[in-house]
Order: sequence, then C-alpha cells, then structure tokens
Amino acid sequence: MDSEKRISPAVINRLPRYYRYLGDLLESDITRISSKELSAKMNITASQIRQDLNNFGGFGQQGYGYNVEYLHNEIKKILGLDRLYNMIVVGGGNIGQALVNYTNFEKRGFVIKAVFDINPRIIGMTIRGVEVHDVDKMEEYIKNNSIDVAILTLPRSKAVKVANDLAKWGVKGMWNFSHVDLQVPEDVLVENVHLTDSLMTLLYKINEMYSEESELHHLANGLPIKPIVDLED
Amino acid sequence: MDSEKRISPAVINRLPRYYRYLGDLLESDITRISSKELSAKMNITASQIRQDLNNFGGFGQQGYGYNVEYLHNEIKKILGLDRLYNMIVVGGGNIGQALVNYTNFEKRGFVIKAVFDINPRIIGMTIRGVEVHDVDKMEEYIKNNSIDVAILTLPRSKAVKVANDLAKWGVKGMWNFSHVDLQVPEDVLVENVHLTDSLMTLLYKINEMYSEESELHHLANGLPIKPIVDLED
DNA sequence: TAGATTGTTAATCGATTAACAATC
DNA sequence: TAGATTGTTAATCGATTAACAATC
Repeated sequence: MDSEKRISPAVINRLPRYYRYLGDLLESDITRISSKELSAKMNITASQIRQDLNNFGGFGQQGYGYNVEYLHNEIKKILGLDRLYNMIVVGGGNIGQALVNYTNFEKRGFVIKAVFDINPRIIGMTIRGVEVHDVDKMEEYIKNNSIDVAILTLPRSKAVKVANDLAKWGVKGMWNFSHVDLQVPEDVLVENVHLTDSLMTLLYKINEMYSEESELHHLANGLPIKPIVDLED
Repeated sequence: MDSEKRISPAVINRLPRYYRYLGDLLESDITRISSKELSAKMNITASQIRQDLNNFGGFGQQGYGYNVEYLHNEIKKILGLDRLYNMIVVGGGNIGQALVNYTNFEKRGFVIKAVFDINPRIIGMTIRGVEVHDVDKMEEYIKNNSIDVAILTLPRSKAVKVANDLAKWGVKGMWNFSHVDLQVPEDVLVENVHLTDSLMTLLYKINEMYSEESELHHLANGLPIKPIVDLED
C-alpha cells in the first residue's frame, strides 16, 4: 500500500461515494454491475469509474462487469474501514456534542472514546455514555489510549495550539471543524470541514444563478441590510 | 455577474479562504499585501492568487500589491455576503440543532428562521428562539417567508423526497448534510456536506501514511474487530 | 527615476474522457 | 462462438505554475 504509485486526491475523494453506491446496490440485492450502469446512477463517466478502480487493481471482469459484493468489500479495505478507529472530540460545544450523539459513526467503527473541554460546567458530564474530561488530562489520555483521530470543534483562537499539542502526543489525524488552517507536521493528516466556507460557496452559486442581470430566473429577494461582521468563529 | 466568463469551481472553493485570510489581516491592522506575501501565509503560489483574483477584476496595483480592506470588501461582494439570507433547517436532530445553536451564522447574515421536523415531541419547541414546526407547514412557510436556503439534516431515506418538494416550492439552494445525493432541477443549487465521506478520506490517508509496509512510521494500532455495518444514515 | 509587483500570456502539469485491443 | 465489457493507452480538457512586459 506504500511503495505503489501515488493515488490522486480527486480519486480518494470519490472512494466513499463509490462505497456508498455499492452498499446501496447490495441492499437492493443487485449482484453485478457494469461501469456503464453505475455511471448512469452516479452521473459520472464509465471511463472515470474504470480508471479510478484500476488505481487499486482489476476488480472487474470483461464481458461481465463488477461483482457488487466483492467490489464493495475491496473498497472497504482500501478505505481502511475493516478496523476500528479510536477518536476523541476536543471542544464540547454544539458541533462536538452533535458528533458524539451521531450513533452511525460507532456502527461503522469510528469510536468516540472521550470529549475534552475547558468548561468546568461540562467537565465530568457524560454525553451518550462518553465522558467529558478536562483538557489538562488530554496528554495522558492520548498516550494511554492509542487515539487515532482528534475531532477539533473548538474556537479558532484555540485550535492551532491544541493541534500542535495533539500532533506532539501522537495523534495521527485531525478532523478539523475549527475555522482555521492548522499547521502540523507532515506525518499528521488533516481533513478540514469548514462549514462556513461550504455555505459561502453555496451562496456564491445562488447569487450567480439568480443574479440581478438575469431576467430568466425568479427575483432575488435580497435585503440590503448589512450584517454585523463576526470576528471569531 | 451573469454574462461574463464562467468561473471554475476550484476558484470558487478558494474564495472563502481568501476572504478569511484578508479578514485576519484586517484584524491585525495590515493595510496592504502583495500576492507574494499572501502566498507565503496561505501556502499557495502567488501566481495562483493573481490568477484567481483576476477572474473578478484587477484589484491590485503594480508596485504596491493589494489594499487589504478594499480586497476584503470586494470578495465579500463577490461571495454575496453583503446581504441577508433566510434559511430553514429541515430535520431537528443533533446536527440540525447544533447548526441552529451556532451563533456565528447569524452574525454573518445567515439567518435560520425556522426548523421543521416530524417528531411531535419537538414540534412547538424553541431552539435559541427558533421555533420547531411540523413539516406539514413547510410549503406554506416557504411561500410566505422567501426562504433562500434549506439546510437538510434528515435521515437519507427522507432527504430525496423533501429536497424535491423544497425545489418545487422555490428554495434556491440546499445545504445538504443528509448522506445521499439529491436529484433537483438545475436551477436549484446543492452543496453537500457529507461528514461520513469526509472522515473516510481522512482515514484512507492515515492508513496510507501509517501502513504496515512502512517501517518508518509509528506502528498502526489497528484492531481486527469487524464493526457492525450500518445501513441507514 | 528605479524597484516592486501586478495582470496576462505561455508552458506545464494533472485529471478526465475517448477509443479500442484484450478477454471473459 | 459472439457479445459485452473490462483494463489501458492515447487524446483532450482544465487547472496550476512560470515568465515577463506593463505600469504604478
């Protein structure tokens, strides 16, 4: 898995989507599928599907297509979903709590072992059986519990320092919901979920589609009121 | 904004990040910046910055660089952040509630006006002043309140039908947290936040970096226990 | 003016699509 | 065998980087 040719980020980002569609097919008791059929379902070209999959091996068979169960399982292994992952949530606010309460993660093997926060009012509490600890206990906890992933859901002012500490203590990956870019050693992986950025790109596209110049579309119902600018999120 | 040459998705996705960095510079009372300086901060090439910005106009000045406040404001206008947006949350579960409680959206002008759910136990309740309504009331509400964006945070089995209805009723954009691809008319914009997919790509990268073959890295502490496969999220 | 830095064209790189021989 | 469909090479398309004349 290591010495082979590097897989492009575009391909990696599509893998979970393939996995999802194959899981759905499996649910519908469909046993085989061709790249052409799958391409129609997924709205991508058959060529791209074959190219993507062939990065990892020849999973299909000429004249037949792909065996759904087999391919589903292969992608599962490729994504590393055939093992458990220990995770912690750093920052017990809205999003942190929502993620702890999201039971589907556990079913997939993504196990949240603990939450860390600085707020004495929530330290000691339990969220769906997961205890909230003082951040002061984080170094010791990580070293004793082989934590793979830290989920960062804290204010951006604190995220950078915390991420540095976590990297030092051996966390391999950060799932970063804090609205800031982290600076970590290259052997620590970061995946950003910048919700505000995501929403902004949606708004851009809405404005582009429904812009004033275009008489073809419904009238934009924009209000010219200037919102208060936010400085810390 | 409409008849001009189409902006590439890659550029659009970078706009919020430019906006964020310029906001930070403004905070630090930095009045001007060159593409070279900004490139060092953002870890992208100066060439890319100049190319990106020039899609929208010549905001800089030779020999000087860019005026931070001016450029910040121009990007704000490009992204359409100089107006308010009315949004509703469809699905009052963990994530839906967390988003309602996230006060920074409102400060930016992203206003959540109402939550809709089918659960009688939460209908009538109020989350940070935002009322939870019965989904039966959604059509009427949307038609009377010029809703721009629907935030979908419901189980995937229900999301597709709801998205269809919302499109019919005139919602312009969907911010989709449901783990399914929506099929909507082309004048309705969809931005997906597939949290499970995002986490999976992180895990892929962790496995690639810390794979068994590699003796250079820490030992992977994987457990060979097979998690229960989840069918509905 | 001289130095700095943009805006923009050209070159390179990477990702997607097309085509087709191999083969089940 | 004949038809279908893969795996893979080649062609195209798009995005990034480099280079530099224009100009503040």
